[in-house]
Amino acid sequence: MDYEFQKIEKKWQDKWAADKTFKVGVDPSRPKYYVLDMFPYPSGAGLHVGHPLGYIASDIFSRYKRLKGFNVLHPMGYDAFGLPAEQYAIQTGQHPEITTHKNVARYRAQMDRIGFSYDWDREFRTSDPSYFKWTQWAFLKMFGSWYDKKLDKARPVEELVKAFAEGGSAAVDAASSDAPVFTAAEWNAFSDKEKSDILMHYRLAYQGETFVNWCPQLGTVLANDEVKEGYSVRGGFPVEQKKMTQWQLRVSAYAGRLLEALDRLDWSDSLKEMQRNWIGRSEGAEMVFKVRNGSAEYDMTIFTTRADTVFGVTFMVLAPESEWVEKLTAPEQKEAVEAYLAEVKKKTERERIAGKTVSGVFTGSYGINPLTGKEVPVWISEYVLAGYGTGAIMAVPAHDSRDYAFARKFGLPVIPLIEGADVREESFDAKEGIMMNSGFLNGLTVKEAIPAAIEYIEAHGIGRRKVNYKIRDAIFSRQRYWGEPFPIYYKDGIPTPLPEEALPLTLPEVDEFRPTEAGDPPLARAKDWTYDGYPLETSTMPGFAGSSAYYLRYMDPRNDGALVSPEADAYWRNVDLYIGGTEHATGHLIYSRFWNKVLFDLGYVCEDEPFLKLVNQGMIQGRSNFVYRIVGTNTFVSLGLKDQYKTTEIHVDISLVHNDRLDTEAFKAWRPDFADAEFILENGEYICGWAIEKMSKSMFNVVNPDTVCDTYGADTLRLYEMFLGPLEQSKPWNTKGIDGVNRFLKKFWRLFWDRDRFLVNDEEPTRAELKALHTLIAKEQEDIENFSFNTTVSAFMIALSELGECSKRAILEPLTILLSPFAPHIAEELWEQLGHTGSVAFAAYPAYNAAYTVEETCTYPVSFNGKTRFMADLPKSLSKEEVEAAVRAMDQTAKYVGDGTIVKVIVVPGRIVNIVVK
RNA sequence: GCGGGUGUGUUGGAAUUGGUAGACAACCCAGACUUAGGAUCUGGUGCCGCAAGGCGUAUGGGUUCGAGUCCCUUCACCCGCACCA
Repeated sequence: MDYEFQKIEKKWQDKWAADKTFKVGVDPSRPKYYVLDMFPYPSGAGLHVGHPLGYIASDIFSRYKRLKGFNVLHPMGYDAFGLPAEQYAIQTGQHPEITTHKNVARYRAQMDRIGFSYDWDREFRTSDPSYFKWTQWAFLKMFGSWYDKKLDKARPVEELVKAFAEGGSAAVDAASSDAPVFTAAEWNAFSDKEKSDILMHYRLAYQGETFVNWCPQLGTVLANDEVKEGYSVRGGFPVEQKKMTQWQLRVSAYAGRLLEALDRLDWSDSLKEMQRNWIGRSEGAEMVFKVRNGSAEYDMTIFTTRADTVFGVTFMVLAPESEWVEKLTAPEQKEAVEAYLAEVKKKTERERIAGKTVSGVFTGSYGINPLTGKEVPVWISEYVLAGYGTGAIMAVPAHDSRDYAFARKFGLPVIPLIEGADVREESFDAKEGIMMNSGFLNGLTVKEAIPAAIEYIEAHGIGRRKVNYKIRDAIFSRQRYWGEPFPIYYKDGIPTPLPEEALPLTLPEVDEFRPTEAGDPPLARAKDWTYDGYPLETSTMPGFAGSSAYYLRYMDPRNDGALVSPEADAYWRNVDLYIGGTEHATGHLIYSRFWNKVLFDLGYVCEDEPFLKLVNQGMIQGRSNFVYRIVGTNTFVSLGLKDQYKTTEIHVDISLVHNDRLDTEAFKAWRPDFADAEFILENGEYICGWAIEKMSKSMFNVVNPDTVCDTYGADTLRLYEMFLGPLEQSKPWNTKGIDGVNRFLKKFWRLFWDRDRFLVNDEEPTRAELKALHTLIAKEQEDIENFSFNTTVSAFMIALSELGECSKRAILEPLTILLSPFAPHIAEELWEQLGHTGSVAFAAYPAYNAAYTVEETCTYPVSFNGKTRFMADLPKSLSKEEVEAAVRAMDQTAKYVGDGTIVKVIVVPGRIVNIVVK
């Protein structure tokens, strides 16, 4: 019998599906293990070979854990709401639901061919009403909660209302955004609308006015992580800053907990570091400066991490968007300020980032240094950001490079505060040195001066210690159609939550998917978009809403009465292993952690962190090919000759190219405009250029896993993707090495079959064969636990070559089990042929027996006259005396005879003995 | 600018974590079996050298009996953040 992978793979995939082999349930008699992939957004392009990389790794791990006796939850689904389907809908009029449906079917078919051990009964889409019911439910929970800083957790808004009624705003210490101050009596006298407005400053999901990333082309606002360098991540359209009222999530309330819990997670350092930077904790002080505009005087608070430098303040700066600008603009400067603000507003975000030019304008007002009493001018400049700190700073040009650049440009004084710091050419930003010109701080080091200054400020009522975070609240509304509708309606202008019974609130039909002429979101086109006679919210939730708690839903996906039942939650708890790309570091992975913590605080889930271990698989890049067209002609010149002409580089489909040689006839047939192409060849061939690039349709370098499954089979694809290199590394796809793993599988098959003869016998294995087997068992366990799948595949190949043509059942049976996580189809087939009826997926993992692998002898490095030589085959664990004796014996026969005196014998822990002979 | 990471044959990548560098593959070469082979099997394959031997893990130094591995210098590349006071 030959290894007919197509037949075998089809057979077992059908069987797994029919038998629901990988269906799991709560089973307290067995330990659980939860392995999750970042579920895909089903795009129109289908899967390429890069997508399954992480899925294969997680599948191997799941199957390995199953063999180890764990009850493994391994689900899959689709992140189905999102922009591309909607953009497509706007262009074609096709409902995004239909597009999504089609794409999902394609994804599923592609995944099914690779033989994943998902429990498909748990599959869902985030666009299913039965799923997004719980997204909306979670939103209502956040809407109905506030963050109590005293208890450091979220609590129901009812408790907040009660506290206000009894003690006014002073009764709570809450995370809030510019909440007004009021007494209990005032609270009780407020109208419903006023109360609602005030509560908005406290709710975890709230409506608030803020600067947002507005993308005109997409017609929607975007979250910070959806914007890169002033352009939208989806689509690459310019994004501008605009002040708008939007739904937001109070992620900032959780900044401290999100940061602190990172230490307990088994994530890569780089990913944790990215989250740390994003959260951006910085310790410093808030300080009050008196500011004067003519006769009007105010207290203005600023934030600084360098309280030690107050004596060097020579001016102050406001962000252009700061509310202080209006108050502090003196009449004589009004015109100049307005001109400046207009100029700033005109610039796009892109220009602000790229330009980094120093600009600013004087307000005409002055601030008073609280320590020196000196007056300093207040300026406005775009280098101060409205969203961070208080939007106003004290400037210390001597010790801050940005302040320095500003001072030099506008001729403001620079006062050095650190002994020996030369500030003639540049500022001295380092936090080191001895203080001077600084009153009571003189003589202290900077490190001592910072806390000393803060202490002084606090003691004198000028300011207080303060921790600031960069992380902003997440903008949660999108002016889009294809997302979860908000379960909110406007009762007499008051945003009111729908009752839970009204969920899910499903999307209405609309005649078109673009905004209305009035600029309202597409939902405003719906005929009767009301609840109880009142208008419903017309924006929808962003892409990350649906992915924020999907891992919880997988635990209990068909439950209609709860996001997840307490039993299922208590059993599955959280994700033990999460595999996915780094691109979600500051988006999904922050939002999910936030979302989970809210649900944890409110008592709906039992763990406060969702993902214990996280592995980032690297990207698989494509290898693109190019042809070179001579400008203005339809003549193409081969790579080696292209420098003699003026050419443009054109991507060519890699299926028309073999070993960088172009099939010119196929090229002509590829596209009508190339039909009459002519070629300038070298040595009779057209050689293409190449580059490693992102795999994408537009670069014609996409490799479809289906093609690989057709030619080599899913098992080869799985093994090969792992063999390609370390999981976490990015690497280009090339099929050069794929024959190697394919050969391995064929050889493996031939241990069982010679033509039509089944070779497996019951002979006793030799010691060498047992050694090969047990070495592999040890190696595979170690490597899989360390996610070093590439070396495991190598270990299989080594074992195979050591086993020769061994066809003994006692060896092949465990070998089949060991192989099953990597190449499950062939393993199932051979397992059946070995006479087993159950699936190999649930066989017991072979026990490792050290007796077969531990070396009786080992090699000792011995150093003679500065040269290290190795003495082979000495017994293990020698005593010092025995080693000395052995060395003396060696010394007489070896060529490098010293004077024979042993000066030092070092026995390193383990088995390395280090000997120095003089 | 700040932060994180990487650098090993022609190529993908190994190296018991300080112990015979280049495992396992790909490529290439030679051979065997074949009508044939893009099938299968065997052998070779870091560089220089006929050889003995020497040289080799981006660069230069250091620690050590011993360094791909640890420390410092320089260079190159990749990723993330980017006026966060």
